[in-house]
Amino acid sequence: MGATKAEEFSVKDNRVAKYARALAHPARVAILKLLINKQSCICGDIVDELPLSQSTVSQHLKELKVAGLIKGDIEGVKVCYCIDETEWNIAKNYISDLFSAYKAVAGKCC
Amino acid sequence: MGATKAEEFSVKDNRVAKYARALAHPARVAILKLLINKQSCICGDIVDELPLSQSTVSQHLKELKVAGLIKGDIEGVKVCYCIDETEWNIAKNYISDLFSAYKAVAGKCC
DNA sequence: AAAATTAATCGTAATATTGCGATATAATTA
DNA sequence: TAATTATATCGCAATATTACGATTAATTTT
Repeated sequence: MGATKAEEFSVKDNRVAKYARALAHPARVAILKLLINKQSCICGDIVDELPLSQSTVSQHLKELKVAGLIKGDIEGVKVCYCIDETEWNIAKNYISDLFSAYKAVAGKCC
Repeated sequence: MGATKAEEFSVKDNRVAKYARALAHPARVAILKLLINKQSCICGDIVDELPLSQSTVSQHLKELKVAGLIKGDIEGVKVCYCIDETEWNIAKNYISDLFSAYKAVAGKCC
């Protein structure tokens, strides 16, 4: 018993879930927005912007990296994070495909 | 200590996270796709389509309902679930705003 | 080389999610 | 009214997530 029966679902559904999961915490949404607006790329600056400890932010960054949405570039002692353009677009397509699959129809059940 | 420091983040970021969270499990993605394609609206039919128990499916349906993405209509003993058009569009906009906020630029750090 | 800086990782606690069987609830049929 | 059918909810177990302080690792500065 317990968590995760993910293998039983399609690869596509799991992909959507994976990308959605990356966005499923406000801290990660905030981090992505910082990177998008280039307000800060350096890990330390991101930490300063968020109401979370360094270790927690580092963990969120790791999750975004594992999901593929961002990548990190070591610059001396510091690390510069950026949106991973390729995977970002893939995620965008996967999720927007789901959302645009629904078209309001006349003959609906409810 | 522990989970959730959500209040510290903006309402908008929390909204995105809320909708993303709803999509963050392949079972829920699969349920939404069933509803979109109108292959099944009745709870029991959804249960038959998924490799999960009735109680687990019921729980996923509840989460989608709490997030606002679907609504349930009681039809006698059965319950017909449907996409909630209004909230679906809101969610679509919130998430696609985030994705389209990123434009690939020349002068990037990495 | 020692000290300082930056970020990742480890260990741990608190909490949330996932999943199921059993039970409860409500409507329908016999 | 009793039996049946369809869903929701409860209680529990397994696992995952969130968060933090402490430690480690790597680089830079002194």
